[in-house]
Amino acid sequence: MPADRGQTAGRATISEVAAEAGVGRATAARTLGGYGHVSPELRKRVLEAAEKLGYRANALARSMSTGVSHTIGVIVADIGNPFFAGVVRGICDASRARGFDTIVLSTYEELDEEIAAMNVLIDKRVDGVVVASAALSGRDVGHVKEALKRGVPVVLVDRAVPSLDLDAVVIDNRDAAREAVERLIAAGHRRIGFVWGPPVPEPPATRRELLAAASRNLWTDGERLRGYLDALDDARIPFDPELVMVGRKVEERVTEEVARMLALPDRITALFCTETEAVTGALRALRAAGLSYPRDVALIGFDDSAWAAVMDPPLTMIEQPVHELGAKAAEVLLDIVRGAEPGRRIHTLRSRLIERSSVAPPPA
Amino acid sequence: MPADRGQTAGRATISEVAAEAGVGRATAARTLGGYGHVSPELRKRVLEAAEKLGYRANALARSMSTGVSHTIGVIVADIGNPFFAGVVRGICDASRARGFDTIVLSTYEELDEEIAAMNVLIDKRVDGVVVASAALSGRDVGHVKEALKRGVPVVLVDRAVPSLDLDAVVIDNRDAAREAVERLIAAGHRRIGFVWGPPVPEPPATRRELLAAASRNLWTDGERLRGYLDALDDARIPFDPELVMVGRKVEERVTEEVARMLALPDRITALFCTETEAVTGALRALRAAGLSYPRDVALIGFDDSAWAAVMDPPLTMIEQPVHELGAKAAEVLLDIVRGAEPGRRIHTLRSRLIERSSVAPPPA
DNA sequence: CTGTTAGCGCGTTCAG
DNA sequence: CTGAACGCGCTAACAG
Repeated sequence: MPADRGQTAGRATISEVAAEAGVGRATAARTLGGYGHVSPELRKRVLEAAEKLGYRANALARSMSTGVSHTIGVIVADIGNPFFAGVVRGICDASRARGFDTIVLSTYEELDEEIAAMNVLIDKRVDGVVVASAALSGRDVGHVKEALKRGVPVVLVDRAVPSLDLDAVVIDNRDAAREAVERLIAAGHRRIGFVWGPPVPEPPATRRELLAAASRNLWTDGERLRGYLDALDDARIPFDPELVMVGRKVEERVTEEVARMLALPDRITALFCTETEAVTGALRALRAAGLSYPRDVALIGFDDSAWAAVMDPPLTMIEQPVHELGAKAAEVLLDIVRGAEPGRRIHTLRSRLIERSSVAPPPA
Repeated sequence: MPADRGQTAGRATISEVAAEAGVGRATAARTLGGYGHVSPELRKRVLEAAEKLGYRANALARSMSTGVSHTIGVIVADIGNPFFAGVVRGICDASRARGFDTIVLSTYEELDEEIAAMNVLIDKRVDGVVVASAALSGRDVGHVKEALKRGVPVVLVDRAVPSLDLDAVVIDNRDAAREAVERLIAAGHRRIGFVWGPPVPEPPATRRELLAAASRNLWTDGERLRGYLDALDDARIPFDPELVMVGRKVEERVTEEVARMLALPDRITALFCTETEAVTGALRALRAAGLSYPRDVALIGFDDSAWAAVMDPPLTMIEQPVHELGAKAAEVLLDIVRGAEPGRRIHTLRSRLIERSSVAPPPA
């Protein structure tokens, strides 16, 4: 009794095809695998047999002998986040164009999850991984080094990791932030709120403390904060710790913090929001306070979307090349997979400040 | 000379661990694989050896012998689309909770891509797949039947496929649409535009033609259109083919069509938008026409988001349980993977009409 | 050009 | 309780 293990139905193997065609396994394998040479005659017979049996190669078995899986892994914070969804789409498109499939894992900014995700990918023998890592310090990158040690190339996307000498595809967050804040300053603002800062419980008293807190968190956030400070410095505007948000990065928290900044004796007249949720949260706070933009407060945010353009007035936003970010990362990775030397350099893509109508001079 | 095939670095096999521990492969396999019984003594030695060598099981090899990959496949139109991104996140979360990983493929609504995607998943020997299929007619579902025949369970998400007797996790699109349009009618509207219809070149002259066109397209779109017609019928409002959009489903096209409806002698006073892009496109058209909502035209759209809530005025929207849609689909699928009988039934999740301020009576 | 044979790394009988 | 041996499906040397 032929062991009907699992569902053998329709599961033809290469040997069965060979038998059906009356040739050796290798001949069948060669024509079906598309390598080596086979006489047209036998080739035809094999193809017909395969067709008849509904043969489909077992990618697992193939990977076992070749050592390559034609699959790359992707680790991001949250596939449900529009920014990452766009990046992942870029990665998928670019890798599929090169014949690679993608397996995506979300970490929710949890380092433990990131480590677990990396292990899953290593175990599944992916040919490489692109990761938007939450790691920053030298001791947080063990899992990345582990992958590298095991011969799995890694490319960073969205976030560079200073302690890791790897290829990274990012935008110049610091510069983008500086440009946005400069735009606010040029409009006459001096009390500019920075929304979506480091998630520390206590507001840092000094600039040094703030920077220290930032350097313990997401790379992008730190860079954007530096850009904010750069612009302030250039304009000789004193840094005020009360104007930066701290706490959990959720919309509700943003709303609270912006409300606080709005209630200050010397209240903010402009807002720089470094995330989509920071923008919507800020908008909620404005409405609750009965204020409107750009009349009462000017506004610039990160991550443009169709919504930002249809707001009334439309929002001035920083647009990131999301798709390209992912596509480029995949390309760099796949070049390495195909034998290229890792470039170990930072690929910086251009972001763009899209000026619309949410910036005006401060109220008199 | 030990064949340094690829990067053998750090790639310890179970045999090497066994050798290091001085036991047979099987013993090492048993302790490392977590099955069978092993004496505490040997167990300890094996574990130490594994630790020392940095052993990690090869999931591919394991899948080869067990026949299961602990991976499910996901096929959606576009992972970059916020709706699908949310659904996929639900799928990933739920399946990871059960120890399954996910490989996601986008089809961009191209049936060929969907077929190719299914083949990739079959070849990779996933344990099951959840698909938001663009298929509708009986002859479009060959690839799904193929998967089934090969023993790969399939669950539908977001879109049911009438000709397929499978488990499906959806919302009641028809009812949701009807409720929204009823709301508009209750406010006094009779000229209600339907935005995001079937992508036919010519506007269907009759209701029958329209329905026929719809039945050749996305299931969700057809259902929403039926809900729209239901509401019209109940209120004895005659159907006017000029009030439904046709053409490519892109924001620019929406803007054109809405502009057209706005320019009609007996122009629309309300808009029902069945997609996010339909909403933003409609908003653009309104602005261009110098009209505002809800004063000049009332508006209800599908797929709520944080943006819709911060618009001024905030938008009345239909909220879909995106995460739950995905999570439920994954759960149903994994139950089947674990041996449960396919229920072959439609699981309908509740959507919700979130009333905000984009609906008002028509202008006098 | 073709068929035979030996792995890839792991799970799993089957003796010992 | 342990270890040797076989098989999963395929690729890749190696002969013929």
